Amino acid sequence: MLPLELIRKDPDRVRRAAQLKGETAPVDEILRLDETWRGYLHSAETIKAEQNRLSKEFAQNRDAALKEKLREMADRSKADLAEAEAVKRRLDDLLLRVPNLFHESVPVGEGERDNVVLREWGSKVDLGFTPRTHFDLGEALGIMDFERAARVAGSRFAFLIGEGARLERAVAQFMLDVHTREHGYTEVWAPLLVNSASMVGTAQLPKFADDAFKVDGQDLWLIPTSEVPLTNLHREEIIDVERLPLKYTAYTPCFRSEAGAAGKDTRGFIRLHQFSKVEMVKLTTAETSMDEFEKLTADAEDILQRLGLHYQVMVMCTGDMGFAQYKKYDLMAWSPGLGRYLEVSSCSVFNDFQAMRANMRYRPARGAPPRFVHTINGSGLALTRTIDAILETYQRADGTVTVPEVLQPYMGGLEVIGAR
RNA sequence: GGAGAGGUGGCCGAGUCCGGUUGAAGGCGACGGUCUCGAAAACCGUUAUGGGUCACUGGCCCAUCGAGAGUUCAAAUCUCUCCCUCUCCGCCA
Repeated sequence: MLPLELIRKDPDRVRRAAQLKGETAPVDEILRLDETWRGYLHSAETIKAEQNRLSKEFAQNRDAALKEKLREMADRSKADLAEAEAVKRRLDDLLLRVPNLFHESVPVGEGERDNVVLREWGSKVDLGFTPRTHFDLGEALGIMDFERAARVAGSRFAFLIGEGARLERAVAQFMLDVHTREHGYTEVWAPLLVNSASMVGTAQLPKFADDAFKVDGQDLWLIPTSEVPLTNLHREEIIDVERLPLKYTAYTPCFRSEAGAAGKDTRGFIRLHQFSKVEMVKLTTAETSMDEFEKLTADAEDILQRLGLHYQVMVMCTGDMGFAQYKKYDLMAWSPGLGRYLEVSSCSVFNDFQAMRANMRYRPARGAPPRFVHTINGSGLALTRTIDAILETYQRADGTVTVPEVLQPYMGGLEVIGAR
């Protein structure tokens, strides 16, 4: 969230940023509630101070008249405090609904078409035959099954079978090994169900409750991304500055309701209720966050390069970057069969927006007051779509698929999927 | 799931029965100082967070002893609900 102080001092800036993001910020109501809240709080505190003083006096000398006066003061301070708290609750809820500001380098735009290609690696492969989609390939090879998944779970689910399942495991292993051994991330095995406070911490709540699955009757949500447990790992903590930047990675399934995505990507292994992802999360100081954001993006790109997948790095424009992000890059891998780029990674920097919600701070120096950490995260990468790009890029005319060299050791030396 | 014991400041740990200058003893750690060529030891001092306010490199006020609610003039201390941790039993991957 944004500091109340900022909204008070520069409401126009907050309003303008929200508007350019295609969001709304309840700035006026916040300012009004803020004033009301302060009024009640000030009144309550003034009474309470006097009440505390007289109460000590009463402890010495139990005077009946004084007791009566104290009783009356207690009623008044309690009433004011109750008002203050009620207003504060509404205020806090509204504050959680104010979108983040954005970095000056973010292009202003309304939607997808205003995103900007920042750089590109490799080029579209020329296979020399008409490429097939990953789902055609996958079903023909017997390594993907959507029909049975629909029967077992429903639409937007999938089975990976045999070499398909093994490929998924291989890709995950490969990514984790690169991030932990070469990029300096610490591997984490995390809860896949988290409480509401954590969902608020990373800003899935309160605004985007419909996008996630909730456990019936319990304060538990299926994680839409391991960003949630990883970023919240240090919630409510004051972290030693020497430990920063903290770099975590995790391989987990992710669950999304895909509400509002009806009709989009209904075919294939692209937009599922459950998909898996290797996630990277960094907690940094304010000074280093933009730099660490670029490095994290490079870490994700490294995976694509080693897999030999052509991709573009796009800067998301204001209208397409999201509620909580300060700046966001999407990594788009080329899928020859689908004939389009697939988003295989989304890397974002949040500044202190998430850290304020999760109350996650660090002390810049001994004795100095604590400051909120800056949070960064990115997929490194989304497994499902990376597999799509691999299958479509490395497919051969006979419908089999070459296993990229870096993955072969993870596939027990297998060189071709579907070979007989 | 059953029975029991607990959750106090950066950490350890008193205080809770019998409510009242206890935001909280003591110890450890850390930081500053004295001493020293330097260091150690010893000694002295400082050492939570959030908010408000002022005559603002400091003072004053409010809140916070797992969370919430209640009793009371007054709650770390009493009551209730919830969460978490530990021990034993049961069950289970």
